[in-house]
Amino acid sequence: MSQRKDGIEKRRLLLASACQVFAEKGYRAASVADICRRAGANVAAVNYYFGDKATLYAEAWQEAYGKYVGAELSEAEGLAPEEQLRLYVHFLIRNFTEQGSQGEFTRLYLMELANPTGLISDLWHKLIEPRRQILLNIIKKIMGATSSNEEVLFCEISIINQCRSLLTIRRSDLEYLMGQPLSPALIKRLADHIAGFSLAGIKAVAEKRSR
Amino acid sequence: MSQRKDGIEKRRLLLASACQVFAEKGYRAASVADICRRAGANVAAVNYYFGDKATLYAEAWQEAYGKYVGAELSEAEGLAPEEQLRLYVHFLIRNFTEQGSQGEFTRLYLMELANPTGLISDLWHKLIEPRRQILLNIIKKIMGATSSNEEVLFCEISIINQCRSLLTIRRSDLEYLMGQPLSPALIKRLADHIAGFSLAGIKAVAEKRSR
DNA sequence: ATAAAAATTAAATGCCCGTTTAAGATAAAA
DNA sequence: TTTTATCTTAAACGGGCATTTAATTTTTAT
Repeated sequence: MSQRKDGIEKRRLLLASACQVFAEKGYRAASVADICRRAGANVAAVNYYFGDKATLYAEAWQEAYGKYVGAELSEAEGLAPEEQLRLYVHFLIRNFTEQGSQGEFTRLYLMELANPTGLISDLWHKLIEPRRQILLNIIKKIMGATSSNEEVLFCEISIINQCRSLLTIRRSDLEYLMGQPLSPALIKRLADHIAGFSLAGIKAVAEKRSR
Repeated sequence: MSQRKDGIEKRRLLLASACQVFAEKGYRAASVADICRRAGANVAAVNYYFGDKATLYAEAWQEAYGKYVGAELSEAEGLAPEEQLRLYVHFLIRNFTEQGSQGEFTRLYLMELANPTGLISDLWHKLIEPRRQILLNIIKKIMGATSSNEEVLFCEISIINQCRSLLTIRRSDLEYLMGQPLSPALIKRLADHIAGFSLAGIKAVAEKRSR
């Protein structure tokens, strides 16, 4: 007998719930019971439909990636690389600032960076590497043709890590550091800052070599 | 009757072991059993000497801070702020790159940032805030007198987060990103990069305002 | 309607962990 | 040496968790 109609729906609910919970708490802190509760299912549902928590995690990644519109980035192809960098940073930060399922993939990604599980190393290449190449290419274009590989990688690390932190840090800690509540306007100013700060950083690295 | 001589020694061993394990794994991932094993003690030893894991964690922070020589930073007072920034970044990175107990405090600090426990919020002010002020002052000096508060804070966040990541990321992931094994020389080049990248970032923020 | 597969459920299982307990061993003070 | 407090130890406890089980209910196909 084939899969039942209500079964397909429950599986879908579980996957959506898993995306939410994993994106909010990360793999370890997310509990199977919590995921099931949000999906209105019994604790055994995850194991019935997915086998185990690890497999559900991997499927949640793929699901979140499906909903994730990375196209937005390649749209910017005609622009100057400096402007592309600005858009990239804003895109990263806006993604995990947003509430709905839109930012889930970015949150999953950054959660995995903060507390690696090693469960999605195969997906990593497939999903992350293309996105990574976009940033690397932008950096290369800004730096010029003679940029060394290491210089580009160092700049990538600098940029990614400035953005990463905004997720992994507790909201209250960031508000403490900033001395004010986090408004959307403040987030936007911070994104602008990171873009400008990084652009100058890249150019300085390039100039330092040419001297 | 007063504390026994062997008891004092065992307590000392436990504290040293706790510093190691907490610095390596963070609060959650560190297990009491592991800490006791390294100290050559029974599992009950932590509770006997410290009451519970949370208290041990707080004491480990203070212990690690005691061994931490922050004086190195204030030595640099006569230097140009650009050079002070370079030293600050190198100091941060070298600290948690180093093997022994030297880097433990920095590792504890960054682990807490990555996965906050909220257990040391009182120590936070006492221990972190002075060190934070050093960096803020360096940034202010580089930016000039008319720097806005927000600009300085944004730059602080940019710099701290570039350094933070080197701890929270898995060694193998960083090696994957870099495409080569992490040698001390590479770490040093990366520290140089972050210092130069950030210096340019700060100056760009200052100049953008003055325009 | 009936049979078979699919899905749901509560309860149980087993693991890891921090913590407690209670008895025994050890060192210090008398 | 004897006493007393300090320390050590193995075992047990209890909570949280992922996972399994086995019985029951619900849907689907014949």
